[in-house]
Amino acid sequence: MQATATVRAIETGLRATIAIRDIGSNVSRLPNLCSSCGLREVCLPCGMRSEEAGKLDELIYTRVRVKRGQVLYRAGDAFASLYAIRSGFFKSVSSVEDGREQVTGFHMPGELLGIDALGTDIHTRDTIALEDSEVCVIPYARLVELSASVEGLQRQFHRILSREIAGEHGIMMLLGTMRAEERLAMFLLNLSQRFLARGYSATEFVLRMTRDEIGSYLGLKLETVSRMFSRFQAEGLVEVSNRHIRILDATGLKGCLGRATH
Amino acid sequence: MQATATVRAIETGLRATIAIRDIGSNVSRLPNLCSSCGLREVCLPCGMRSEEAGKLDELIYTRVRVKRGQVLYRAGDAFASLYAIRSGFFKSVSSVEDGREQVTGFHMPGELLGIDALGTDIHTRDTIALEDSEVCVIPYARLVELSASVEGLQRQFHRILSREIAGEHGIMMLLGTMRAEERLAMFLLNLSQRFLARGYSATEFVLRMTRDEIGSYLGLKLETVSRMFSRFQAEGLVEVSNRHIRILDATGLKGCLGRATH
DNA sequence: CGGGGATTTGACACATATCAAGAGCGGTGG
DNA sequence: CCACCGCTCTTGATATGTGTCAAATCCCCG
Repeated sequence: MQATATVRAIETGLRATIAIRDIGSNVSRLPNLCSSCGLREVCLPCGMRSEEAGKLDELIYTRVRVKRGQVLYRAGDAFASLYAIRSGFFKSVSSVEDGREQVTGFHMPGELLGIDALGTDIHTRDTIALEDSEVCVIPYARLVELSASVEGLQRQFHRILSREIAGEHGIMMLLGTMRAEERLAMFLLNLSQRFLARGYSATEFVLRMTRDEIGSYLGLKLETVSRMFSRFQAEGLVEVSNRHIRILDATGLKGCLGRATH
Repeated sequence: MQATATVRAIETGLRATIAIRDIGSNVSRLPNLCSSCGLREVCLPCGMRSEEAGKLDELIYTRVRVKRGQVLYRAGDAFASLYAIRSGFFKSVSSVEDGREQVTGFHMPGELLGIDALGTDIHTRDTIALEDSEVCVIPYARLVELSASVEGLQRQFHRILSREIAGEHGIMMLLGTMRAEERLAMFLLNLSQRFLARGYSATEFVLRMTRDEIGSYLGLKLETVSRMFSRFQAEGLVEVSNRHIRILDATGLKGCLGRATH
């Protein structure tokens, strides 16, 4: 099982980390410090000078492993910390009283989880690991404290909140005005771009979620998602093999956007 | 013209304000100070002790009048300030490259405009007055400064950002999973509740936007919006007379939500 | 009083949902 | 290693909600 192997690797990494700390090696090379984290450029320290980023190291006390299918937090849980995704993949699920639910986000390394709770002190959605994952726990109170002294932190935090708003915005646009074909094209292009920003391939990746989850996110039924994948494949835009996606013609995909009825 | 009359009243009020300041009267009674603003409870000072709220008075230098149809800021404009709505009504419009646009928000007094730009320094949507309005200009740099010293301000600001996120969330839910009837019911109930929070009637109000704008916001065509209004009226849930809305049966409206196919 | 945009309503088209059946794949246990 | 089981995915046939097109009416505003 591939996922298990991943966890083992992380566990090994962690043990190594602890060992290094114990023997007093150069702290700046520890992988669980913000200042040396590979995700620096997409996560909280982004845009900060390295001395400032170093101060963030005080922020992260704990890392938590979350196995596939496990809930990181649930709607209604008390809010105390934000979580920065260190590795893995998550989905957020909102629901309304009548029981209907919708996937409202997919989250990848470097992204911040828990932002929805800032206002209310109560989480508003369930957030669940789609594969074995690891998150850095960021105590919110501490983040607020540090914001006062670390130049650029508050700014970057606002940037992240705003990015969140902008992102949801794009989805509103998508849900409000786009046809099924366009929605799926946007979805793929968005994933592609986010993978690219994290140093992964932009043209070839594995979807961590089911067709049903994609459909829920895009406001479509899973059958429609499946049909659209088939159509894209028939048109030579992508190669789909189960959850393995290869983008063959990104330009063509972009061309789907804003195209009148097929 | 009613709108013009409103502006006149505001102009008069402003002149009065300036006069009072000039003669050194009790500053705390000036209507353009946060500490004495009638919207205190829904705007930035919400939840702050009055001494703290008083410090916000340093924040607002300027108020700007925006006439109906005028643009407060445009997508692409440089970002420098947030705007707190003092009176009036606004819509935000996002657009994608191909020219399609969607109304992504309606905004009423006490709400903050410009949040979308925090991350990028560039506004991402057009924000336009739906009636003659007035906004308090909040220089962002100053807000950041003050956040460091005024206890509770940063927290409240996060609360507002989060509320924004939560709101967009609800709309995603709406766009992603609801039928036309439910969308319009939610829309009306949401407006109703926001009016209530501001001291207006929850059951009787005037829509500031066209059917087309409502449709754009809800991901529906204007004809569909119109039909749903007619249906609600036929069912005795609301009384619709042009843009004048009277909610006759709020419980019935709520009952629309989560109801299976009509 | 006239004109133009907003709204309503009807007839029809179409995209997507729904229902249903079968195939593919991954994991499990013999 | 193979057979089986369950879940995910694909594909087809049909139903339906909403969009599209069109025309008439209404209302505000000049």
